[in-house]
Amino acid sequence: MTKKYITTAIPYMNGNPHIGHAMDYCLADVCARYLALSGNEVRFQAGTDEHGSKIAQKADELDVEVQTFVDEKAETFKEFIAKLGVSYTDFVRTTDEWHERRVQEIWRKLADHIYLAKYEGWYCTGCERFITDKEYEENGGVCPDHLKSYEKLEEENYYLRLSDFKGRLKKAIETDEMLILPDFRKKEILKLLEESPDMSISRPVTQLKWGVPVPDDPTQVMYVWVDALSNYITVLGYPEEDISGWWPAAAQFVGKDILRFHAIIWPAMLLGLGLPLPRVLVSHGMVLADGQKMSKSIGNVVDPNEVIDKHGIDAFRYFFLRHIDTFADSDFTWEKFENAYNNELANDLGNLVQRLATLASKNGIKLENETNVSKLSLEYQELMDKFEFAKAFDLTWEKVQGLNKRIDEEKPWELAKNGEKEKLGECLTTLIVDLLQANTELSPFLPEASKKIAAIFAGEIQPPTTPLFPKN
RNA sequence: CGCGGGGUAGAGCAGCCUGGUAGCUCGUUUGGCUCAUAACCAAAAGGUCGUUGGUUCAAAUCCAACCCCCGCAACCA
Repeated sequence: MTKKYITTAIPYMNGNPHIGHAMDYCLADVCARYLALSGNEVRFQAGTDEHGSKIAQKADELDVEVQTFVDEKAETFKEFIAKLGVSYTDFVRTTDEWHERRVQEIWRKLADHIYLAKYEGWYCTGCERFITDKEYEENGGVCPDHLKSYEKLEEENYYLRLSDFKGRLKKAIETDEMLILPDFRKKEILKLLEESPDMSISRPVTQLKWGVPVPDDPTQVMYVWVDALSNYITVLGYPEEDISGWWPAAAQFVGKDILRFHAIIWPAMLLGLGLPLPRVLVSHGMVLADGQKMSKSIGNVVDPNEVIDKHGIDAFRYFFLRHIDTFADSDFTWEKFENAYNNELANDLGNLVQRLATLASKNGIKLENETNVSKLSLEYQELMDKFEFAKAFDLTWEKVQGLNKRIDEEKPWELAKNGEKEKLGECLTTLIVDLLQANTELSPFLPEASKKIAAIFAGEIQPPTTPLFPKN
């Protein structure tokens, strides 16, 4: 059995679960389930990113202990992940003691590529952050949020010498040794890589307390991304455990907004540690609401919980995996969601199961016990291997629709009326086997429904008392 | 001249690399069927393929110019 490791981006705990997180989980989960289905041993990471000034600030605003705050948030996210049916095997919180300890080990191992330097720039005491020169000019030297003049400030930071890895990394990206999907993101990253300066990877403790302390320097705390990115290997036990069976990851799923960290800083860290680069970085797009970015100020945020509660988790996964473009930004609207549910899940698949089960039950059809329906078609596998999940799904769906057509053409009810028992039995058995075959391919996408379908046609066939995908 | 993607039926998209009757899904209309969740199956209507010009016997497809939208460049999942 081949070992495969799949990762999700760990959400930052300064907000609640939203539809973008769900997207990330759905994609990674389908991938993980597919790999398991095709005979691999799969480890699948999920987790929460809990350090950084924004989180500390948020806790402050609410007047609670930071640890209490993140404990609650992490719980919320865990519940959400469970609700999505994410089949993860390993979970990491960046405040886990073992994670913090391992991150410090990682820092030590990277020491050759880290140096201390002064940074001088414009700083807003209101925002508590440095701003770029460009921003300074655009705002005429005054922070638009706080109406305060920017101050010239100097601080010491540790830097990761990105230049040590640029050449190697560029080649790895160009040759697809580390494949970046989709291709247009790869181009963006290559361009960005050229321009990337060394990366500041720590903050003075006076400015940021809520983070992992830099080893042997009590005045500095690690920048949250160093800590966060490390989770992918600390959760496997690095450095004290040998992770070579699992690492490099078969695929790492990230949102397009954080691709840069995963495609530049993260591989630089890995190279510094002497570890191989992930095989694939899958960068997915944003989910829009009616063509617009979801934002609290516009008030068009779609709550994933609400969507799941409407028609169940499989319907949610179905929509996000088939009708939301994996790589480009694309649109969620309730109308599209309802249409997909009613026309496709209920009418095509749900109804197909219902009519076949009824036909079988009325005519006393049973399947042989050893009927093997575990095969995946080659085309399906090819598409899944390329992370073209929606296309693979389309392919399987054609089979589902084809079955509806075949029932109409073969008219088993007429065979029953004419007493053509043998023909009828053969006709229905073939149809059911083909349905179950397709059902296997559906299982990574629709785990719950798939299980139900398998159960319906096992042993004594009975049509389900409540439809698979009830309409309202 | 920053880099990149795109503009094809009411909507969402494929086709473009390797020119040759413009295709898919949803929606609309009509017909068929009755095993089924008013579900299923079939057929039809609907497009000057962003604009202009060029190459060619032939251009959605190749070339040029222009118009428009979007992504990245800037710690938004």
